Amino acid sequence: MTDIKVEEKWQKKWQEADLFESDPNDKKKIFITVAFPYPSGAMHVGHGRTYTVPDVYARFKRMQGYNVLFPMAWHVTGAPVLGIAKRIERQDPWTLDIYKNVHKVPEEELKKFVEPEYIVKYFSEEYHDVMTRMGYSIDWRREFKTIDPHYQKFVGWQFRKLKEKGLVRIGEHPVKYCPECGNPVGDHDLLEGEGVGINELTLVKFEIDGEYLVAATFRPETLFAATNLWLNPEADYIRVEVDGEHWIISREAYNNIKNQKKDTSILSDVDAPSMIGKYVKNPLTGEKHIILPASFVDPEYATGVVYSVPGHAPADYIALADLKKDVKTLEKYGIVKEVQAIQPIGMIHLKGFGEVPAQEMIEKFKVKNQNDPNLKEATNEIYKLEHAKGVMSNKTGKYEGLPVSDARDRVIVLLKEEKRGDVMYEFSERPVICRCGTKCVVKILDDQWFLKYSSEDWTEKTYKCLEGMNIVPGEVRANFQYYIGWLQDWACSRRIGLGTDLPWDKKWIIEPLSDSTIYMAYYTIAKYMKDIDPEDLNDAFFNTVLLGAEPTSDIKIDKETVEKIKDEFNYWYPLNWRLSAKDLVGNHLSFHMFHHAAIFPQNKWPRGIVVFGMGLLEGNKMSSSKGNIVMLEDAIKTYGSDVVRLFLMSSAEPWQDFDWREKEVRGISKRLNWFIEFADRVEEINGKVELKGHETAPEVSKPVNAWILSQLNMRMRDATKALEGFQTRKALQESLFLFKKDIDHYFHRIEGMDDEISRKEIGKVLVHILNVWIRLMSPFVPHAAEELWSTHGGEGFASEASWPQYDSDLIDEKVQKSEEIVQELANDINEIKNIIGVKPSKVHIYVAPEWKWKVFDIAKEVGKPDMGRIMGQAVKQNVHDNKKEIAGFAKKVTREITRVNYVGRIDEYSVIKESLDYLSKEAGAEVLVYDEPTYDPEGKSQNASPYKPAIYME
RNA sequence: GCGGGGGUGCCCGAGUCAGGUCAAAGGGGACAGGCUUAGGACCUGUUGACAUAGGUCUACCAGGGUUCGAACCCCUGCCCCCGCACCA
Repeated sequence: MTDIKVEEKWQKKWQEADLFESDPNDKKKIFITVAFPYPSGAMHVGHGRTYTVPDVYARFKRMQGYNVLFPMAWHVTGAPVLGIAKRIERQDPWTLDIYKNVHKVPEEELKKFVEPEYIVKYFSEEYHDVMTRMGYSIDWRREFKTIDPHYQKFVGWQFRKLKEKGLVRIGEHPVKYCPECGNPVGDHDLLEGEGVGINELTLVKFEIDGEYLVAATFRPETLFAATNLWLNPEADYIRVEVDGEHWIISREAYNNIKNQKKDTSILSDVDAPSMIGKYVKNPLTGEKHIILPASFVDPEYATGVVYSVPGHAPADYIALADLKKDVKTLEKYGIVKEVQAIQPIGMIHLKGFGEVPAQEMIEKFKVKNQNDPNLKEATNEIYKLEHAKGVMSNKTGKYEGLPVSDARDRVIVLLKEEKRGDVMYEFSERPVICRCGTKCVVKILDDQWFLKYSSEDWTEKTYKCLEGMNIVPGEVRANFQYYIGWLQDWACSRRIGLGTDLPWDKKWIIEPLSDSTIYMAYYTIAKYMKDIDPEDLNDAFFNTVLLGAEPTSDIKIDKETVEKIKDEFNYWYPLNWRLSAKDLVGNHLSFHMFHHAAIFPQNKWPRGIVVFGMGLLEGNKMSSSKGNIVMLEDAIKTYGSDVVRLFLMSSAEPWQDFDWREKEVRGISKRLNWFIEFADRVEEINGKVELKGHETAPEVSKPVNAWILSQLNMRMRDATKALEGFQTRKALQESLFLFKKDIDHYFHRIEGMDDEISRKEIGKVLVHILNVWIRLMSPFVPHAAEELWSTHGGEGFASEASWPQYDSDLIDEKVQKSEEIVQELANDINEIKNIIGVKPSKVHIYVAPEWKWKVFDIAKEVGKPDMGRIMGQAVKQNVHDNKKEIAGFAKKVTREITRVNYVGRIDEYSVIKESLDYLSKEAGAEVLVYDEPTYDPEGKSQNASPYKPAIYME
C-alpha cells in the first residue's frame, strides 16, 4: 500500500497547486458528474466505487490533454433525515446503535442530530473529507447543498419554466398516511411495513333496498361468475353516506375510505347477522345473489365485504364447501336449501384446466379449509395464470373471447362510468404502522402537483434526447427506451421534508427527485454564487445565463459578471457524462433526460450516461441498516486509498456488481507493492533512474527487448481503448495484471544477460517502461504514481503528465510469435521430460525445412481448411520432390492451420540460436539447434513444422 | 405479469456481438517445490482425465439444429438475478 502520510502529502500538494480547479480555457473540455450523495450516513466502500469511477476517467482525460470538470455537491432535500432526527430525539435504541456503531458518530455530535440540518451538515463534511482522502480530483469551489438559497432560486426558475411550458398539472394521488401525525409517511417513518406498495382495488356496488353493499376486488371481470356475497357476522358493519349514496361496509373499512372519498359520514350501525340470507343485485349481470356468512372475511381489509366466485377463487370455493358442511350455521340462518343449491360457475377458459380451476388449485396446493395458509398461494397462482393466459368464455356476453386482462380493464371502465363501481386503495401488505404506533391508511391528496411525463410531446422529445446519447453499458439503452415510454405523471410536491417551496403554491415542497434533474448546469455557475445575493437571482438572470435570452433591465447583477457566468455555462455545457446507479434508470436518469429536453435547446442536451452496479460484501448485499458494510474510512486506514481505488476499479466493471472480499483486497495490496518495488528493481539494474526524457522507446537490438516493447505498446493500446469506454477492469487487466506477467517473463528471460551491452540496453528499456507504466497507473493509484514519479526524476506532477501514446509500429506480431515459439519450445521440452521420465543431457532442435513453410503459405492463402486445394497447390508449385511427404504434411496442415495463428515466415533458426542460453537453463541440459538435420539418429527432424520445431533428446 | 440481464473449471470472473489462435485470460483458494530458524512475504510449478516424445479423450445449464469446425450462431426446455414509482 501507499503510506497514508504519503497520500496526504500529495493531496495537499495537489490542493496547493489548484490542480483540479477547472476554468474555461481554449482546450477541449470534458464535463463529468456523478449523482451527488444524500449524506444521511457515513461513506462505505460501495460509495467509494461510485465516486472513484468518474475520478479515474477525469484523471485519464486530463492526462490526455482535456480541460476536465469534475464537481461535487450534496443532495440534502427529502424526508429521511427528518425521521432520523425524530428518532434520535426519542432516543430510539436501534437508530442510536446504528449511528454510534455503524456510522461511528461520536457521542457529542450525536446529541446534535435532533436537528435534521445538522445531520446533513455533519455527513456532508465527512463525505468531503473522505473524498479528499480518496484522492478525488474534484473542483471543490463548486460545492453546494440543495437547500442553499442560491440553489433554491435555480430550482424555482426550473419549475416556473416547466409550468410555463404546460408540463405541470394538479390532481389526486394516494399516499401512505398516518392519521395520528396528520402527515404522509415515508418508509423511514415506519415501524412496520417498509416497502409496502399501494394497490388499486375496484369497488363493486351490490344493490339492496336502495342501498349498496360495496365489495372490493382485484378481479371485477369475475362478476359473471359471482354466486353470493360474504359478510363476517363477527365483524362490525356500518351504514355510511358517500357522495349521496348509502354504503354498507365494515367499521374498520370506513377509517380507510374516509381518507379517500370526500364528504363521507356515518349514518348508523348495521346488524350483520340479520343481513345473512338476504339478496343483493349484481351490478353487471342483474342477477340476485344471497348474502352468506364467512369467517375468512377480514373487516380490516378493503371494505370487509366480499363477493364470491367459487369457480375461480379458491378461498370462495373452500368457504362454500365449508359452509355446506356446517349444518348448524345453515340452520341458524335458515339457508340450508339455498346454500346447497349453489354450484361454482366457470367463466374463463384456461389451458390445462377444466370448468372449475379453483377446485383444481385447492387440490394441487392441498388446502384443507378456509384458514389454511396454502390458500394464499393457490389464490396467487390462479390469479397469475388467468391474468396471463385466461380467455373469457361464452358466459361473459360481449366479453367472450377477450383475454382476461383486457376484459378486466373494460369492466372497470364500465363500472366506473355508470357509477356501478368505484375505486379504492389498499396496502399490498399489512400491517403498516407509523413510528408513533398508529396504523397507517391510504389517503388521497387531491391538490397534488404532477410533472406530466405521460405527455406525448414531452416523451417524444426525450426519446430524441436518448437517441443522441452514449449509454454505457449499451444494453441499458433498451431499459431507458422502456422507462421513458412507461413513466406516468409524477407527483412532484411534498408536504414534509427539506427542500424548495413550489414557487406558485408555497404549502408544497418540491419532491427531492424532481429538484435534482438539471443541477449539473448549476455546477457551471456555482463558483460565482458566493459573491451574489440570492435575492438578485431572478428569472431574467437565469434566462440569460442558461438559455441565452437577451439581457433585460430586470437583471440585478452587473452586466460583466452575467456575461462571464453565461460564457462559463456555455463552455462546459452540454454535460458529457452522467454517472449513476442502476436503480435510478427508471427515475432520476430518465427525469434527467426529460427535464433537459424540456428546458434546454438540443445542443445543451446531455451526451452520455454510465450506469453502476451494486456492491456486495463477501458475497452478500451491502446494507447500512443491517451493519453489513465496510466504511470507506476504515478501508483507507487499513489499506491506503490507492489499494481501495485499485480494488474497486479492478474487481468488476463499473456496471457490474463488485464484491468486497478481504482476501482479494489483500491480493491487490500485494500487487501494488510489487509495482512500487518494480521501480527499485529498475534502479538496481540500471543505476540511478532519471525518468525525464524517457517518454519514447529506445532503439533495441535484442529480440527480448523488442518483444517487451511490443507487449508494452499492445497493453497501452488496449488499456486506453478500454478506459475510453469506462472499462476500468479491462484497462487494469491489460495495464497492470497482464503486463506484470509480461515483465515477470521478461525478468526471467534476461537473467544471466550480464554483458555490458545487454545490461545497457535492458536498462534503457526498463527506464522507458517505468516512465510509461507510472503514467498508465496514475489515474488508478495517483498517490503511488506521484511518489514514484517524483522520486525517480519525473517532470512535474504525474497527475499532469501526458497519457502514454502507443506506437503501433512497435506492436509486432512476428516478434511476439518468435517469443512464443521459444517459450513453447521450453514448455514442450519439459513436458516430454515429464512424460518419459528421463533427464536428457542434450536436446537437439530442428527447424522446419523451406518446403513446409511454402505449404503453410499456401494454406494461409487458401484460407479454409480445404485439404484438396492445399494439396493441389503444393503439388502444382512443386514445393518438394516427395509427393507422399507433401500429402502427409498437407493433411497435418489442414488440421492445424486454423489452430495456429500463422503470421508469416519467421527465421526460427536465428531466433532459437539467440535463445540457446535461456533454453538450456530451462531444460537443464545442453540445447543445440540445427538448420539442417546433420545429426538426427531417430529421424525426429521430420516432425518439425513451422512454429513447432522438432525436438530430439538424449 | 411487464421490462431488462444472466447460467463458463473448487470460488469470483473474461471470452459470446465479428465461429477456428479455447482445455478456455486474470484473480482468489488448494497442492508441491525454492527461499527462510519458523511463520508471513516473495519466487517457480501444478490445479478435467489418461498418456514412456510434445498426444488423445471428455468438457462451457439441458436437449436438438446449422457448419469442414460451436462456449460463441439458431430453436426448445429448465433455472437464477434486477427494476416496476412518488422513495433517496
